[in-house]
Amino acid sequence: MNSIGEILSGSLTGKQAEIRGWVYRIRSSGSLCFIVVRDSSGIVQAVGSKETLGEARLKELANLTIESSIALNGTVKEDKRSSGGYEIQISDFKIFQRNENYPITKDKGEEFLLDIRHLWLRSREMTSIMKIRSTVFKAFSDFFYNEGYYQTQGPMMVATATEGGSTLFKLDFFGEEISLAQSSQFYLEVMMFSLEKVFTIAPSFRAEKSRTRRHLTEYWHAEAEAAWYGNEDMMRDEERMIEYIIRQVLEKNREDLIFLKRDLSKLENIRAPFPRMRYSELMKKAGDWGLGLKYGDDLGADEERAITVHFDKPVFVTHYPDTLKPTFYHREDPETPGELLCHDLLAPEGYGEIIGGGERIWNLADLEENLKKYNLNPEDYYWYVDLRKYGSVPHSGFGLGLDRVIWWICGLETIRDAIPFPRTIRRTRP
RNA sequence: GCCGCCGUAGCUUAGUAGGUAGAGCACUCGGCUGUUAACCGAGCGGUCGUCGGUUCAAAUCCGACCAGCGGCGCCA
Repeated sequence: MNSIGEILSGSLTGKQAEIRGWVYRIRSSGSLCFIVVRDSSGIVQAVGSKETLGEARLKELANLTIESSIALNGTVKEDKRSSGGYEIQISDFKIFQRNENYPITKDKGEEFLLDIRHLWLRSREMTSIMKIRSTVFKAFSDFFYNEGYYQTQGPMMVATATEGGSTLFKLDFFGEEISLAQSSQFYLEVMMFSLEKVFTIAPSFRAEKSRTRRHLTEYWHAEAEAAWYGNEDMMRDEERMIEYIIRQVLEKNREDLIFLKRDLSKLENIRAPFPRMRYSELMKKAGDWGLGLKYGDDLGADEERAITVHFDKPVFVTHYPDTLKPTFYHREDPETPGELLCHDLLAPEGYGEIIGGGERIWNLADLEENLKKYNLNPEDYYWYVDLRKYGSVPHSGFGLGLDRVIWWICGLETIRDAIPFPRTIRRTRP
């Protein structure tokens, strides 16, 4: 058995080959039948003739329909008339299943494709995206392994909220009300005390009723936490990680990016270091950039887009005022009180926020004060508070939306196409 | 949570002075010796999202509901 990729590489030219796959296109004309076959490695045209197969067998072949599953035997030839440059002269074939009526035709709407996502995933477009997704997941892990991080896992069923309570998915846990994880951050902070540098790739669940092309209800969250790291140290690992992921995709998925009509030059440009802008600095430039913003205003989606057009690579926005990040674990910058040692990373071309991170409060008194400030019950966070009681150390971390990275790298319209089975506010199937 | 948009055959859609729904693709049958999401001919396929109202008559006008898509907010 051979792969279509082998045929397209030229290594089987003139030889016998057997391929197994699915009918991508089929055309027939009396005594000839052209079948374009796909497998996971590519597509190739095969031709059957009455001369070699006989009338009955040719008719059987010509009678096949889109996405029927088959095995083909034949001689590989170079042929300019075939779109991929190669062609199989069919000498024998086996039909595994002939489809009566495949639902997807050349006319298809967005909603319909989401309803039959389980079949649409077979398309060349989705196949290319899923190959890139595979590379992105591996590259993220490889980068952190190479930097001396350990991979670990937190629970997905939790009793402690990381973000605000309003975005929690409630769950009945044998009578106790708990929820699905919004982040693995607190558990990474625990593991950090033994492993020092840790990362995880896990789903996060947010019950935000977001109706935008950049939100998923269930998304893949790549998070890391590192002991002895300040805000700037963390950003240095992050920018090199982003560069590494993009290099890997450019190297391994060039054909896929081209098929997706991605402008490769936009990705070739992405090299660390990335520019850093303090929030206060950004507010000074806001006037020049036509943003009607003053200190204390949050950056909305429109503002993010307006900022990223001034850069050809991702940009860090740091030192947000504490009023804009109402979470209890961010550490204040002692040099600029009221501003946090935190950062967001905004992807270019209008894709916007892909990372949120920063330095965590590691002093017990500061943490207890903040829990009070945000009306949180310290007992609910007893284990998180304990981390500040016993051998606490300075540390930083971040969370990256892997689906958002894939959305950006592939240059997609909507983040839904960056994940095989998107969960949005109104979609739970397939 | 706020705002906007859409729903006609399996799919993509046409269809208002309100008068019993038309096409392309898919599928089935036939034709074609080099096709590139081929072409030619025939056939199959619709309670016009649901419920109610106005009317002699509703895909079309009105109301409610259901389903989905998008923008903001929030975030990754």
